[in-house]
Amino acid sequence: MKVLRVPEATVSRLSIYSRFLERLEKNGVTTVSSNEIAKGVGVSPAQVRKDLAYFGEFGTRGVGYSVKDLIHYILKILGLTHTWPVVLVGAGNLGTALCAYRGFRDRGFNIVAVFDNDLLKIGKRIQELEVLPVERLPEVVAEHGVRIGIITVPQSSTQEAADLLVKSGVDALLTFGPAVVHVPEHVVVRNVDLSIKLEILTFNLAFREEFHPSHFFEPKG
Amino acid sequence: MKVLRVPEATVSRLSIYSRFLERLEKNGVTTVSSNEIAKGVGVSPAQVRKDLAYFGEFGTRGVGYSVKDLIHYILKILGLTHTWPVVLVGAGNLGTALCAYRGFRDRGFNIVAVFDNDLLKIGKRIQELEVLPVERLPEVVAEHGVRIGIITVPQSSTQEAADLLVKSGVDALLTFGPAVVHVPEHVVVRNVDLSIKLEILTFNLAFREEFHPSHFFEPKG
DNA sequence: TCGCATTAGTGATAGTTTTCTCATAATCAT
DNA sequence: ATGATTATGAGAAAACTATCACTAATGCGA
Repeated sequence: MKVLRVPEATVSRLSIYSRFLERLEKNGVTTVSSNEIAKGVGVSPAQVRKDLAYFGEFGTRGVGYSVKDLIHYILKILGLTHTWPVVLVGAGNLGTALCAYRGFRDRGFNIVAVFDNDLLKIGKRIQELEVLPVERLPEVVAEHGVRIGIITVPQSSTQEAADLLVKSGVDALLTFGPAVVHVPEHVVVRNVDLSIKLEILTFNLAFREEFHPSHFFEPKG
Repeated sequence: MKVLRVPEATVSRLSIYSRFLERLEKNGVTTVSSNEIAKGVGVSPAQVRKDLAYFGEFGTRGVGYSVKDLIHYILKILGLTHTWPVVLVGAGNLGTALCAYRGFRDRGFNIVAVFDNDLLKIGKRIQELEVLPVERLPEVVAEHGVRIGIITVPQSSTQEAADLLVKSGVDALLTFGPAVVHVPEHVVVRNVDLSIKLEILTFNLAFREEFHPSHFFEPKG
């Protein structure tokens, strides 16, 4: 049997589907069609079916999907059938904001500790957590079996934080900002870069107006 | 002449290239090859050249690119030759963190005002800004010629905030969280969903271990 | 000045992701 | 039961994106 690579876009959409479905379930909806999911989250119905088809057959022809079951299947696919302990490195503004972010807890992510190497921040309280010195990272990671680390330190320290997390046994990292981090093969890294997102906006604004395609793409010769 | 659509991934990479190049420039580097850029940001050299080729010819064969010139060209493409006034709606944890985020200012984004509809937050100071009631949004947008809005309100209020921003004349929105917003054709919207990013990590962790493909893809019948 | 090493630019190719189309299966009304 | 209707699942096609491989400049050293 051929093992299909699952596109990352599919994984992202599954996350979106599951949250849409949870809203439906809360409203008492028990059955849903790919068409309704598609409408609800802004993709095509075929896309919804294809995304699910990577993992099995979850629907009933002529009927649709059981909301409850589909939520369960997707959460299982995403590895969200249990909660995940998470550590956060970097107790600055962003780190503090993320600690307070309800969305994480709602999805089963449990921030168990926050670390920093700045003496001014160590000992400070964020939510119910005391900011710990990074030296204690290995110990906490081992104690809680933490596999996921969120890095919200300045760009220049990102690699250092990543190294420390990996050495402590963490094998999945979420980084912020433009830094490129190098990690061993077995470690998964994803990045959020807010400036990129804003620059996609300005590109679209600028492109539409200043560089009308018929000028901009004029071949040289 | 055929008008090429520029992949969004290309725009994202241009943003990354430009920041890498700015680091080089700071270190006194004057010339760079596609190979060196590729190494520096973790893509292929051909990718770098292709990305640039969407917009023109910026290099010299046998030599490479002038760091200074290439920075200038990319910033122009991204619409970053002038600063952009930005408004932020939602003075919660995330909004507060974004106000303090240096990365925005470094790239020419200037948060000119923060709004909220929560009386407990209105009047509060964030950085040098006083949180204003959303009623004043149209006025501020008009005054500063704001075209970009960042929405950091709870999911249930996202559409409302978007509507208000659009009605005030903003035509580019950055939203956070899972909400799907509906806007007129001419408005650009991009979204940052941090839960998705974490769930891509858990998918990878779970997938590798719990669902080995040879089990997971077993056909139903 | 000539030839060699280097590197951008580009058309062709390969690979990936999305969309399309239709056969299949289930429900419902008669 | 049976036919009409609905909606999934899946293979094919289309669209899109990335890589490859080659050509064309350019600089440098002999």
